[in-house]
Amino acid sequence: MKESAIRPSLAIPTYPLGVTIYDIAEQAHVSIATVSRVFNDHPRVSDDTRARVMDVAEQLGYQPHVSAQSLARRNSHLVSAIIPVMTNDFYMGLMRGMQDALAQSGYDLLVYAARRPEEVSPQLARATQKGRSEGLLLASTPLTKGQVKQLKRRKQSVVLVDAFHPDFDSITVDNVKGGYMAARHLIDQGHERIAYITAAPEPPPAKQRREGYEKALAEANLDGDPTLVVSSDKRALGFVEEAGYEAMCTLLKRTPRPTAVFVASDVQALGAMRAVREAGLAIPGDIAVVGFDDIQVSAYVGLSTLRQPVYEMGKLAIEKFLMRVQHPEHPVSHTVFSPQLIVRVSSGGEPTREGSLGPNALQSDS
Amino acid sequence: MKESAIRPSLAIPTYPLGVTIYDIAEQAHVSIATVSRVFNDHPRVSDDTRARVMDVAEQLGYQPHVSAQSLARRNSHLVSAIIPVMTNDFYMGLMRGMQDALAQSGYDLLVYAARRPEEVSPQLARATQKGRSEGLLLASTPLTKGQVKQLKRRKQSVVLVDAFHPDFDSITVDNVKGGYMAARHLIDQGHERIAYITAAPEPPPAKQRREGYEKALAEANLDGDPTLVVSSDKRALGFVEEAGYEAMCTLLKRTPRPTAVFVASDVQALGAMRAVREAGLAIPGDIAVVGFDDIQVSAYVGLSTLRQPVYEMGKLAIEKFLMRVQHPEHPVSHTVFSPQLIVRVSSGGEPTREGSLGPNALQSDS
DNA sequence: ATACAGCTTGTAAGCGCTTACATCGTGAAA
DNA sequence: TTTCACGATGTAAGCGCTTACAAGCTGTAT
Repeated sequence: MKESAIRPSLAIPTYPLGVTIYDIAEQAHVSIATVSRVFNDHPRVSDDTRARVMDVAEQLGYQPHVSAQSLARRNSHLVSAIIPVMTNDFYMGLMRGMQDALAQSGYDLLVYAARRPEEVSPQLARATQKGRSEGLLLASTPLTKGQVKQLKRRKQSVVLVDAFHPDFDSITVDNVKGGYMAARHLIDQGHERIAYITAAPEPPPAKQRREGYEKALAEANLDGDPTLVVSSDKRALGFVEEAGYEAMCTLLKRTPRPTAVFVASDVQALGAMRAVREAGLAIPGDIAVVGFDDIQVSAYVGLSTLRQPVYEMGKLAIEKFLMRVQHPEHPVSHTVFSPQLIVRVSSGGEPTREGSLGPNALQSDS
Repeated sequence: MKESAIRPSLAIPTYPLGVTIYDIAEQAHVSIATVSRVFNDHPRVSDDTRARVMDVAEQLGYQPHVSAQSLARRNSHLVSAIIPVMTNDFYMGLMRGMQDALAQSGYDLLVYAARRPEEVSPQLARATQKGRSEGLLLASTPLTKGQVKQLKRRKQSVVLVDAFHPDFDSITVDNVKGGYMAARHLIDQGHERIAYITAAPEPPPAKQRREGYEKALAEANLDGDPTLVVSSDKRALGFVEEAGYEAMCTLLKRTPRPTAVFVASDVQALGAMRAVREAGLAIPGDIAVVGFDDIQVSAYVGLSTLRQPVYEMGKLAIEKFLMRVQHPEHPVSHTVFSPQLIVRVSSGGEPTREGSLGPNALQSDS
């Protein structure tokens, strides 16, 4: 019956459309159910039959059709990651962690890299198509109420990375603590006028880092000058080099000039350092700088910064996802990692030992 | 019939298992074939019916089940990318290009990131599972004869990036030319003892870069000293910082000492520069350095290098794939990009204008 | 000999969709 | 009025697999 009956039964038959369980069933003189059972490691199959089926399958070069399996099993064995921008070390580290954790899981990874915030929504729509994947890993993507509702309705297993929502598993870094550590470190170096460079509009992590910064300043009675918190004039510039440059130019005009600056991201910090240099000032002599992220460049330019355990975050994201798939009703969990202060020359402190060569050994295969 | 007959037909029915075309068909008083036609933009549907079906679909929040579509259409609308290591800017750029080109195509991207060469094979197996994806993008992955055969048998649309095989579409950078340009540039600076640092085992790109280097030296009658071509002692270390460091340490013991060195990758070049500095020598005064890749760090440490148009390569890879899917019998095409020499302080030449701030504006969203 | 447990296997009904083919109107042509 | 083309829709057979249920078989307890 079916296709297998139509196909020529030569000594070495050709299967232009691919070998199916029907072909195997025919040649091994069993039913398709038995073939299926063999491939699903069903216990109630005799060793004899199992061996025969395997033999035939091997000979014909059988491969199960994953779409058919997905449909019948109601499980795609795919997970979608929505990762904005994909430009820097943060997401690279995340990806590496995810890939490593995924290796043994039987799941494959669909990557949706949103280049701009407005791309997130259509990509979310694609990723949550029915049958597309079992779950979502959302990196640095704050969710709207509507999106939250939709995700719940579709019963997706979602894990948030670098973002928070009480109803979903999440993995974050303690940004408030990081901001506090940065400012505290600068205070410890004797600075009293410490600025903060943020992004506009201010994403949640930047806001939290600012809160930590403000807390440290308040504790040391150094707060009170709101003009020391700046961002680029150009709106929506985000965490880019140019934004840091512009913000620093603004800061350099303040009187008295700040003697230290904490920047919301390393990328901006690099721009800020350029502005300082171009103004003929010294780092850390005239202005001390601390960034956030510990990108690869930072180790080479001696930028003090806060390192995030990105690899671990990516790995844990997959683990949480797999756990969620197994136990949909398991209580939601939130993991908060502590950032690590890496002191280099830009802040004038005693250099951290392990900060010398960057977070991970640099690699390349091109 | 089928499930729709079983489901409760309340005013606002709930569909715990998801809305199917059967539900829509029932409520819109048409057959499932018509519903399907509406969603596939089949011309032979009256405007009236189309509107009614769309209305009902909207109300019920219908979403097609992609696995079912894949199965029925024999098309997954997925493409797999096998990308080794995923650690550096090369692959980031590739991914960005791919994602941009993919945006409007209706295809989604499965990413298989091989961390080590031995992981390629199992990932290839997964990616080529029947029904999994329509094609493969293979980055920096030389294929074995067996793999080539298998890929052809499975009739996958494959595009090679940074790798070559006559039977598949490919996109590469002219590594020989790049090596030649690097060496030629150093020769032009007056250097006569120019070394080459490669990786062991030597991947095809490194080998090609060496060939270009050797050609330039031969042309200038500067060849003849094979001890100037070195790699790390540790085998299988690849394009990593440490490998460059070790190789440079070896080179510094040669007498007479080379005055310039071309390194197969920027990552290794950074290690090499560290070795030079630790030996108390100056760059480029005592030793000039040229790398390959133009990673982000390079702009900041002033490393002269050869830039590859990674973004364009990624974009073109998708375009070639889409073309191949459309026209399976279209003749195979090979695109070779020219690398661009970026002169910075490490080679002592006249700095290239656009090399000042790195290949792409640095970005971050964390 | 009979009944029944337990293992192995087969039958058939899905999973949700696409699509070739058949059917039914309808208006235009004859 | 009859014929026919053609547009709109329905019917049903897949796509390749999983799995509930039924059935057949063996051996053992009765």
